[in-house]
Amino acid sequence: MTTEIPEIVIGRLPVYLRELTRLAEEEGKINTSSHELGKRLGISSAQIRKDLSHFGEFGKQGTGYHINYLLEQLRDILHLTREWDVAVVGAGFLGHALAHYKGFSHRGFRIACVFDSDPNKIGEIMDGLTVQSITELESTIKEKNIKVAILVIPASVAQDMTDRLVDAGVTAVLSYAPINLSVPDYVKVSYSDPVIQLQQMAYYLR
Amino acid sequence: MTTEIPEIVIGRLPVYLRELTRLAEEEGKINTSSHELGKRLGISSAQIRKDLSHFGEFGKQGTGYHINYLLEQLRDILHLTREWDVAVVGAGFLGHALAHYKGFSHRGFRIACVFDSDPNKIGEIMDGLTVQSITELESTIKEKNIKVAILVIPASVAQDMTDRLVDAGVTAVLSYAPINLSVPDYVKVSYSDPVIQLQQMAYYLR
DNA sequence: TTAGAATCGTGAAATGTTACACAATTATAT
DNA sequence: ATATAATTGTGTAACATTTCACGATTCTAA
Repeated sequence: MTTEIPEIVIGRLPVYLRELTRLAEEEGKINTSSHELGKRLGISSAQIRKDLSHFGEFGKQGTGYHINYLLEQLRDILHLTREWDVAVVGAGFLGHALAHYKGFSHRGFRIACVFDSDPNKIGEIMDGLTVQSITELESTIKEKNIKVAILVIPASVAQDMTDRLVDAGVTAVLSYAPINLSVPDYVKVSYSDPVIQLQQMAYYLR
Repeated sequence: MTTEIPEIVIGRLPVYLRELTRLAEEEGKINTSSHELGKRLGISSAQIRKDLSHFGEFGKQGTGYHINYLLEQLRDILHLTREWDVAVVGAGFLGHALAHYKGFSHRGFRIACVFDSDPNKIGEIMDGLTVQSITELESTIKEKNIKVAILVIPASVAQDMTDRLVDAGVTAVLSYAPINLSVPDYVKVSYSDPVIQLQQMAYYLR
């Protein structure tokens, strides 16, 4: 049970977390089963049980899972029992959208700072946050001990900024820049390029 | 060779396309190899060759690939030799960001219309486009024969809007709403929830 | 003209992931 | 008290994906 957990399994846990939260908060359910959860997510019940079995035994035969207990366990596994400060790099339209998004705080993250290199944007107030100069990137990230960054800048400067973030101590980067980033092994990068996703679907369009 | 191509293979083609475009446009290269491409993407050369072999033989032994020819072939495979009109549903911050994003047009897509239900937003000009009332969704999509939609609305209305889009003829949906969507088999959905991605990475944070 | 290096495409092996199916347990109803 | 239905966790089988490794081809340089 202390073997390396497959990344594909880790990738599904947040989805379970999100759906379980919905079951509890929106529908007031107390218990659920791997069948019910799987049906709602389009995933087989066996897969859900197998995924969870990597971490322990959270259910009860005949009864299923107590939602709040399972939620607690999943948050614990994913290190979401604390709130992670996040640095947003880039104050363009997408940076704005992220800074105003209300969905972070209840799910384990908090936008702690926003950086931009454009003098016209520096000092601008974005939903309670002041846009800082990119020159303050290293000092602020070190001072606040920030580990997570979101990159919303053009591809041309994305690798440079990533290097600076990593040097400053960031170990998780969510990048919206349309470019592959090089990072050391201990740093995780997750990509979000809407065009890549649309192009994948285009294959299936007639 | 006419067996079903694995979806995971299709998923990598746009990434190859993007990197090859960069090699050609940014670095002025004419030829490349599976090794070079793989190194830049963090993918094994064998995987790239195997992926491409599903569709034909595009390289030359000893020489590698002619970039422009391979680009052409990939665009053809992914149905990107034409431009697809896209409907954006939701004119919030994220809808704005997408409507202003310059990265669609050269990669096969064009934002053709934006919808919102808020009377204060309807009529607003967004980068040349006028925000339309959500009541015009069906008629506009049918009229323009739109097959692709981007969902940037709250989870609470996402399933409803998806149903309406699918009824109107949309068969590819890129959803930013933090909820799992139900669609018929012939419809593709791709998800983008920044929090899900951050939560996945949080597992690896100490 | 020949040797050597680079590279592709691909069958087979290795590895990884998902689905099946069942013993064990729990709850419910009679 | 017992039968029935629901459900978990898991070993094993089935299936999917990746990697290996090699014959064939091409280019370059001596």
